[in-house]
Amino acid sequence: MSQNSRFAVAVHSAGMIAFGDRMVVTSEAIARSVGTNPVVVRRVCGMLVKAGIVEVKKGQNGGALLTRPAEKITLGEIYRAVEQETVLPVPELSGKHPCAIGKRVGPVLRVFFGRAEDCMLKQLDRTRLSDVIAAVQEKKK
Amino acid sequence: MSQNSRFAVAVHSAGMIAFGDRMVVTSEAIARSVGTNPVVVRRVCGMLVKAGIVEVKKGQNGGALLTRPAEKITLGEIYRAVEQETVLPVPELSGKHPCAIGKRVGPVLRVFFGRAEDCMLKQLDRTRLSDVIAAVQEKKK
DNA sequence: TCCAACTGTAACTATAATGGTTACGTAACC
DNA sequence: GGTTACGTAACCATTATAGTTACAGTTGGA
Repeated sequence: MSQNSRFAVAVHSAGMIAFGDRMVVTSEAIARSVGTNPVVVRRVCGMLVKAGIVEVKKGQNGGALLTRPAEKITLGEIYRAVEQETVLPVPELSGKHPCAIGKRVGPVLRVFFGRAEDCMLKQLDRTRLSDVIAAVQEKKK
Repeated sequence: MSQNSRFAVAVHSAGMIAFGDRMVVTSEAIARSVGTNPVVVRRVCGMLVKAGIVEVKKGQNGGALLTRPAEKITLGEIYRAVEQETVLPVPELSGKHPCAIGKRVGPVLRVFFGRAEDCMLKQLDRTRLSDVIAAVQEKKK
C-alpha cells in the first residue's frame, strides 16, 4: 500500500469517534475497526486535533472525542486537515529552462487544475460527517 | 519527484502537439518544452494514442499529431487516458475483518469520495485543450 | 537499397511517500 | 505508584514514479 489512505483513515476514525457518543474512544479500538495500527490512527488523529476537529484525553480512560457534533464537521475540513499536497500536481521545472513557451505552461495548468480540485473540495465541504455515519447505519439494516 | 505528474505532462504534450498545427512533433521536441526525457513523453503519448487523442507516425519525419482539433479535446479525456487510480483511495481491508461496523465503512466512503471525484472530473470535462492553449498565449502578450 | 531519424519498449536505478511496527517518554486517573 | 493510553521518534518494507540507457522496428528520402 503505497497509496495515500490517510483521508480514508481520518474519516473512518472521526466516524468511530462520533459513534462513541460522548465516550472517549481509544486509538486501539479505532485501529481495530479501521484495520490498521494504533500508531497510524494516532498520527492521523493528531492532525485532526491540530485542525480543531477532535480532542484527545491522555492517561487512563483516555481517548478521542469530537469537539463538535458530527453535523457540523464536513469531509472537506477533514481532508484539509490531513492532506496538503495538491491532487493534480504540476512539477516545478528547474530554473534555467530553455523553452519560452514551456515555461508559461506550468502556471496555467496550475490554475485550471486548481479549479478542478476546488470542485472536488466543494463537494467534500457539502458532505457532513453525519451523512457518512447515516449511510453506514442505513446499510446496517 | 515521486509525485504523479503524468497528467501535467500529458496536457503539456498535447498542447505542444496542437501547437505544431498539422506538423508532426517529435518526442524530443516535446520533452525539451516539458523539461523531461523523450522516453517519458513517449510513454505518456502512448496512452494518449490508446485513448484515441493523438496519432503517432514512426520513422523519419515521424512524430505526434492530434486526431481532432484542440477544441474537441477535454482535459477530462486526457486525465482518464493517463490515470486510472482514484484520487481519494479507500484501502481494501483484508478479508477476515473483526469489526462489523468497520466493514461497512469502506463501501460508503467510496460512494462519497467518488462523488467528490466526479465533481473534479466534470470540471476537467468542461475545460478544453484549446482553453489551455489560449491561456498560455494570453500570458505571452 | 541503404541510411538516418523516429518511435516503442524493456530494463534498471534513484527517489520519495506511505504504512506498519517497536520502543519509550509522558500524562492522567484510580 | 501503578496502570492505561497518548505522542513521537526511528526504522523497515512496499510501491509509484521519473529518469536513463539500450536496442529493435519502422519509415521516408537520398
